[in-house]
Amino acid sequence: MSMTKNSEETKRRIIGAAGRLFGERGFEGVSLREITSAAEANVAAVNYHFGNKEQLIDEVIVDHVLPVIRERLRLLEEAKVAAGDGDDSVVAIEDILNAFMRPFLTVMNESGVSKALFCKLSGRCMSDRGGNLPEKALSEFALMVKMFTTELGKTIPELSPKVLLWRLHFSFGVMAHTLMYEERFYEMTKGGCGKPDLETTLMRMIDYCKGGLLADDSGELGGGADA
Amino acid sequence: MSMTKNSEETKRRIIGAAGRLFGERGFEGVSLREITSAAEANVAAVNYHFGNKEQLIDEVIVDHVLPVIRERLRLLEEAKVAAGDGDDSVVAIEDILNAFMRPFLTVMNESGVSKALFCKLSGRCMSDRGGNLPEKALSEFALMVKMFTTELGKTIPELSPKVLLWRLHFSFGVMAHTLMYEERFYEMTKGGCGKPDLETTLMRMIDYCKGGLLADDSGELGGGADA
DNA sequence: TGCGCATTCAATCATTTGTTTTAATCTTTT
DNA sequence: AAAAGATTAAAACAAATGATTGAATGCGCA
Repeated sequence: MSMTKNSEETKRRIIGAAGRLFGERGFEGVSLREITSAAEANVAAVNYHFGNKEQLIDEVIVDHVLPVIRERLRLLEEAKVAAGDGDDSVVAIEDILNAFMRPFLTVMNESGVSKALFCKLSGRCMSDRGGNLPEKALSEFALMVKMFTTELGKTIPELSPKVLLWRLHFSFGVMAHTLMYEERFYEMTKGGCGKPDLETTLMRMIDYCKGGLLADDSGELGGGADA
Repeated sequence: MSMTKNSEETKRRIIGAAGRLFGERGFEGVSLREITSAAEANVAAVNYHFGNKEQLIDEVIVDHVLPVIRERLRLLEEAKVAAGDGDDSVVAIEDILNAFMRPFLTVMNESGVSKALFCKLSGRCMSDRGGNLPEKALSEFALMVKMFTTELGKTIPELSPKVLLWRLHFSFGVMAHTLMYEERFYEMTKGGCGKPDLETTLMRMIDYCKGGLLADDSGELGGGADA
């Protein structure tokens, strides 16, 4: 239980290799032997350090998702401060979206996992596990959603909470899908989308999502069916 | 080779069961035995009718994706006709988006696969296979993209082709992500998003994507970095 | 009816999977 | 340095996987 220095390092080597491979081929598509082989560790190390594969997956997810969530909250707080500390101060929608989306870029660069793979891993986390995050990350995720909806609600007060929630959901989809199929999109359009540049992509996503969030709500006008 | 009536039926039974299970747990997560068991067929039937698992996956994907693509093109053509047959006639952006997104609903109801599962399957097709469609569906998919970008280009001429491509990509993300995590979203928001109703969801997606497609392009104004 | 073919079935194959065990090695502590 | 504990390593485990075989069954057609 006391964890030697070396122990912690192989643990991180395994998490690293696992993240890389999971991102490439999904959780079910990668065997423990591939992971430990890539991590230059023994097969039994997974069982020793994590218990079993499922728990390894959990740790990999948490390890990659938590920093993103926290960076999001940090940037949002930063934007709130910059917008003024009054209770009626409003953060610009671009800044909210930036806080929401940029962490995928910045945190990526810090982590050992390459940019593209990090994105794929996040996508995998959604698809392979039906969007279920490990308990450990779930509470922080829920908090983050609440913070962003609250802030967006202040910025776009004319939007009903329900629609706001949906549009945040949509924005999440824009980001997830875009990052996940970055290269695929480039190939499929035969380069017609331009050289993939994350900063430019981020700007385009923010433009788009801003338009989407601010769009007219045809449901609210035509006499909504639901109370 | 001549295919008795019964043969074709078990083939379809297998495709059906496979689609259901793949949608639930992914391509790698479902064994042939589970599939054939659910389809009330023999394990060897997969090899006999499809060759191997990979080819079964391909057929399942094609079987589920092609109808959607074709329905999209049909609706787009319908909208073009309704908008007038002149060369300078323009289809409303809502109609283009409707043609793009509605097929996921209508075709779903026809297919044996339930709504939710159909969505998941489409998502799986993207994630488990990195967005790679079988060759058979790829050409039709490319054609569809071209048709929609062309039509969108006429509707929003002020948008550069590159940005247009990106925003269509984003819209795809909105749809894919939304359909994929339909129930998950409902649970996670503790019902705060309202009872899931596909028609309402479709309307909300169209509203959002319309806003996104029509949004200001901050890149084009501030002196774009790329030619 | 009976022949020929397409289709199903049960049984088996070699691999691969996640996991466990037991011994060896390294680290820390006394 | 020696004992104790933590970490690695090699080997083996049962179970499950995709694939294949050869016999049985069903079907259409002469």
